Amino acid sequence: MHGGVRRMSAEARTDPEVYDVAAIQERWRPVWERLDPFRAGTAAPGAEKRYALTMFPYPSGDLHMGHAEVFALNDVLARYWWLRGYDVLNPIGWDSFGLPAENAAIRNGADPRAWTYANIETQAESIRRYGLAFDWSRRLHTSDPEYYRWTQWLFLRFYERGLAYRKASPVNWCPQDQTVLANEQVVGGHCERCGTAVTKRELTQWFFKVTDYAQRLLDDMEDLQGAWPDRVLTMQRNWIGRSEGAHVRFTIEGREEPVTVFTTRPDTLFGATFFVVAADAPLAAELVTDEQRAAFESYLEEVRRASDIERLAADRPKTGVFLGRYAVNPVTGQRIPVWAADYVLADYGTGAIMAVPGGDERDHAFAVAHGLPVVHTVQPPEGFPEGFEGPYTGDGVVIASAGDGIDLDGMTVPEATRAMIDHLERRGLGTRAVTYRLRDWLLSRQRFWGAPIPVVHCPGCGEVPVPDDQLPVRLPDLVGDQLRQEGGRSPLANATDWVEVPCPRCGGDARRDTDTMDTFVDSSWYFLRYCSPDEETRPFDPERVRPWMPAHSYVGGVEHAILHLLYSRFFVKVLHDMGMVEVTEPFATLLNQGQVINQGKAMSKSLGNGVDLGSMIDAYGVDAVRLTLVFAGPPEDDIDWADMSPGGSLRFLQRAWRLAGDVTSAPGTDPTAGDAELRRLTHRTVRAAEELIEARRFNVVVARTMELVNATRKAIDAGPGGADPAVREAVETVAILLSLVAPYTAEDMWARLGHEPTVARTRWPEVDESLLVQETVTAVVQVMGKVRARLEVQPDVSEADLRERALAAVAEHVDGREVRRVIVRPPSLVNVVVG
RNA sequence: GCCCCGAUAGCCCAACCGGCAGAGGCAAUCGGCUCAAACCCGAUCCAGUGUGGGUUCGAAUCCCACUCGGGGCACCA
Repeated sequence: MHGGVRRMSAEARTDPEVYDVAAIQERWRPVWERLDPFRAGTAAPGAEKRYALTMFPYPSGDLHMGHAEVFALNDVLARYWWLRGYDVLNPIGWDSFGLPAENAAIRNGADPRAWTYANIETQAESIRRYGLAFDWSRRLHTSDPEYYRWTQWLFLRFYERGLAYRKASPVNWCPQDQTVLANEQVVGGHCERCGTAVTKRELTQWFFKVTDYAQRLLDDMEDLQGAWPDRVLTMQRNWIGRSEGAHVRFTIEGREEPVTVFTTRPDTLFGATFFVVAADAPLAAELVTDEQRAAFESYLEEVRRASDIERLAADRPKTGVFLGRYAVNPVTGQRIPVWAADYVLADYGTGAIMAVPGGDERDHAFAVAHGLPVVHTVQPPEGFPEGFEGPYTGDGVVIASAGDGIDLDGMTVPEATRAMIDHLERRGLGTRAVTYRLRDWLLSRQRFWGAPIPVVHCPGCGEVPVPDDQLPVRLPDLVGDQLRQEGGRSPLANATDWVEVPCPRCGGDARRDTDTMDTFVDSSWYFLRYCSPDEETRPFDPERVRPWMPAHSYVGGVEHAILHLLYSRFFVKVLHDMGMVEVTEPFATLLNQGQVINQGKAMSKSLGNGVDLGSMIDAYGVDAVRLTLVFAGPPEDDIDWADMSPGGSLRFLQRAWRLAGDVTSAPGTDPTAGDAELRRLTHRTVRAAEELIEARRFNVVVARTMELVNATRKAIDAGPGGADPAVREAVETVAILLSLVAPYTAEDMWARLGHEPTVARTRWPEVDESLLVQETVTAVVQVMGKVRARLEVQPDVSEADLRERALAAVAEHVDGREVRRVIVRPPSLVNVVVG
């Protein structure tokens, strides 16, 4: 009923005119495995290099539709590049550390390794069957000691440079996964992995100092403009969140040291009528007076109880408590009250703000709630509306802002901002400043199945890095219940024999760090390892990395817009600074493929709308599934499988395949004497395919190939048929175009056309430019924009000629009316404007 | 609330720099093949481009507003 691959009868199997998908797949897979045609470095000497990279899979069971799409899209590019004569690196590996393996091991009383490597083998087999142009010789798994040894090595280099450090701070904790999380892994207050509401814990954890690179991460995005999807760049910019403004020092009564605040609006300093400290910052507890201490502490308790989800609700009331103390506004000299509140964040800026209720929504809401004075320092261009009491955050003329040695009145906001900063700097009251929203990357995890952090804690020497020659720090063999955590301790803490080691420095009793690294550390450098996967003395060989990096194309899901992609950019910049890579960006172009959904919704077990890749391949064959995914629409759009027709794809492949059986001329026949019209289409199609592939418009390439198939069929059924040498040229072209998407069918056609395997490493057809110009063009003649006549003209027809012929052709439509204007666009269009 | 992207035939999608709205596919209908059916082959049908305005000789394409859909950001001072 679904038009699948029919069960082959005995006759059909021997009938050369029956397109037998299963037999074709069985025929060519072993041949390709023998030929191994996609090893990097096998192109002609001196060939230009192209790195086609896909986000490597996590081995969570078998391949699914999403994998199938990414791989199919990437394969179009990789195969196209091979055919164009490039030397292509198209590697495959596995991101094989991570939580699911460990959870499964706990459930089944097993070893996470067993689960992981069994799944990898399952996926590897599926990928091989799927006919992808991977270079298998570079295969890697991040959970192999040979790989994570170098992850640890890189950690130590970061540590030496002060880019990996440990600090105590309130961190995100996922109660479900029993581990801390990076900010990037908390989405709307929920764990990015499992969706559980995240809580805060005060813990000592390892961080990478990604904030040191905030500005460079921002600046280098200029080079990615146009080559990466805008939305990814926007998300990264938002995430980094650069703010320009000033640091301003406020004297606090009864405190020696002034307290610095960050503000983007130093021009509004005259309107700063109170001062707010984050309730959970140490400063709040320090500043509170004895009379207010009880009130403060009960407020703090309340704040601590509130979850992140509650805190994130933008419209919740502005709570806070007066600390009993006063600060001094540095320009007005006025005493202003110091409050503690939870709308000020402890870990952004300095954890304290100057509050300007006249110019800031949040400060205004707080002032209203607590009866604090509001002063406006900016006059809206239209004046204040009748009875206006709210905050005004827009541009306008500065008012009420004159004082000792400074007068901003009458200036615009940008002018006043500059003048105020100059003033503050002159008086030593503040400085120009830039702040980022980006926080350091929390990289330690209280989980087992990851790369152990290669540090030993010694009572005498403190933190001691494991010497390079003792790497890798191998994971101990824990299984089943041994992997359970207790009270937030890493499972590695249970492995006493493993934990207790002599200090590498003093030889005394010491303990290993029991946390493992975030798996995003593993994936931040795997694309470099691919370039020299057999390297035994370092993570990669810079000389072998150089020709491939940056990766020309990176295909993967948008879910990594600010996780993997930001971290990898950071890693490459650090490695650049270490002199290990020349590039400063890892991925020259990025393609985010859409999701494969079903019936308008993401596929999921609970909805029961999953589509199984394996059974689709069983029913329609590899090529039809690949073709369906590529043809479905623009790569970045979602594909609703319910709208797709793999049966239609299969039918097309069969039509194409049959063409090969109808060609009767010998290989190498000169096509120049053949059907000129068909030849023109063939060459036009090749040129179009070149342009469309460069623009990543693979769906249109397929449509154009279908057009060529249809035309070739017609040519065979008419005229000299399969003996026409132009037909051979057309069918060979179809086979080559098809090899990008449907490699089995294409290979079989190629063999039927009398060629040796593999079509994938033949040459891309040379376009005969002379065939691209049309002999005649249809010119459209419009009268007042309506088509009234068509003319067959030479492509190089002159303007005057065309005009004359057009006017003659539409004379009856002009019918005595005055011709006011004639627009002539040779050779295709004339528009006559009449009065 | 703010920002970005999108809307073309019953459905998925094309349309270069503003120039004939249709390249391709699905579905539908009819016909051929067949004892019959499926498969296959051939043909036909189908929209004036989300809505309203504007610019232009001419708008799916450019501009403005709106509607709907998708995405991002949202106490970051």
